Amino acid sequence: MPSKPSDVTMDAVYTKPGYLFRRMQQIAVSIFIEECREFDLTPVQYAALVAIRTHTGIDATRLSAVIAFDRSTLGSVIERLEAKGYVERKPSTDDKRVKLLYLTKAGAILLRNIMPFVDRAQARMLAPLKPADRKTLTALLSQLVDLNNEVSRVPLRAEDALEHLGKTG
Amino acid sequence: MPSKPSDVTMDAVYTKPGYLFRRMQQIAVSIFIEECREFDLTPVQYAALVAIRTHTGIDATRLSAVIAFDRSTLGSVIERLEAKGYVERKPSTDDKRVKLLYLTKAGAILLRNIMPFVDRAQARMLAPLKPADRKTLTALLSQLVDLNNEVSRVPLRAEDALEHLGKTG
DNA sequence: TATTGATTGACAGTATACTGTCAAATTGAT
DNA sequence: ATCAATTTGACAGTATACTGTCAATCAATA
Repeated sequence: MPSKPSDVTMDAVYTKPGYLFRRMQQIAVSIFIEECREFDLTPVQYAALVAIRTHTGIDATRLSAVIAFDRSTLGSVIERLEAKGYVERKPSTDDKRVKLLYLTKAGAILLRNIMPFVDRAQARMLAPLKPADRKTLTALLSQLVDLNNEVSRVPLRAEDALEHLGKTG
Repeated sequence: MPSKPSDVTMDAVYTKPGYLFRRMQQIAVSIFIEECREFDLTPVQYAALVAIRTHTGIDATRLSAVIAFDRSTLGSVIERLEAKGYVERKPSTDDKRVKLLYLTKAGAILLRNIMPFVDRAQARMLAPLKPADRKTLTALLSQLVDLNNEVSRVPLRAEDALEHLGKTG
């Protein structure tokens, strides 16, 4: 085996965090879909449902801040959840531009039922690591995501969600 | 501040690895695009270019295995790289189904020029962490991606790329 | 009150990322 | 040599994810 000049290896990709993040995201989604197959729900749809349950009567813009999810895409996600009967969109009386989001009974039931499957999926993602390493990785990732929050187009603004509580639907 | 029942928090999302992976991928892409703005190249396009340089004359299927990238999507990625003049697709004489991939001169130059910007992007992703933590995170992620390799639809098969060397273009 | 500026949801456009299908071509077994 | 199974690239369809634009609406202010 001849030795290779640096030009001929893939190190410029494989060892880099960007590649590892993309790969891990790919794997995480794959595991989620597999474990939750019978529910036909994507990770993002799941996150949206949890957020709508947590913040009943939230509007789409605030929801996008709460799950750090692009507003342009969120519309179609909500559409799909509405089509499946898990979410209702009601116009606000306060602000005619706004449509407020509510979980339907079916949505609430689905969320309760899917929880254990989601938990199993989350566990599987980290399963290959030793328990101590799982904690370390999760802690470091949490830090990193938090410290890099402002970088992405849609920074997480968890506190935004509380505002809607002061207003009438 | 009243205490909340577990139903009313977002813990079912925020603290979970799946959410952290998605968020981190989002941030990583954002940083990459920003740092490499003047080159108009996406992370995946970059990875494809590096792989084609590393494995001159590789075909699309093997390329997808080398960067763990879905074959269905790879077609359009290559199309865009071809349109930009960074890649050439030549039919194989051995196998009439196959189209072999080559970096153009412009592609090689681009790759050389973009390298420092990619490095800066990669560094920025981990910058908020202490140096020791960066190493720890990268090491754990590498392990996890490797150990979960088979889970995703397109497992990384770095060794696949070597096969084309034994054949004539 | 009239106007300016900001917000909201919708949309068009591009780029991943996956599932599944298909025809053409190749390979392997008989 | 022929037929079956596989491989390859292409495509259709769905679902994120981003940039940018737009009209309707609302809020702030002159």
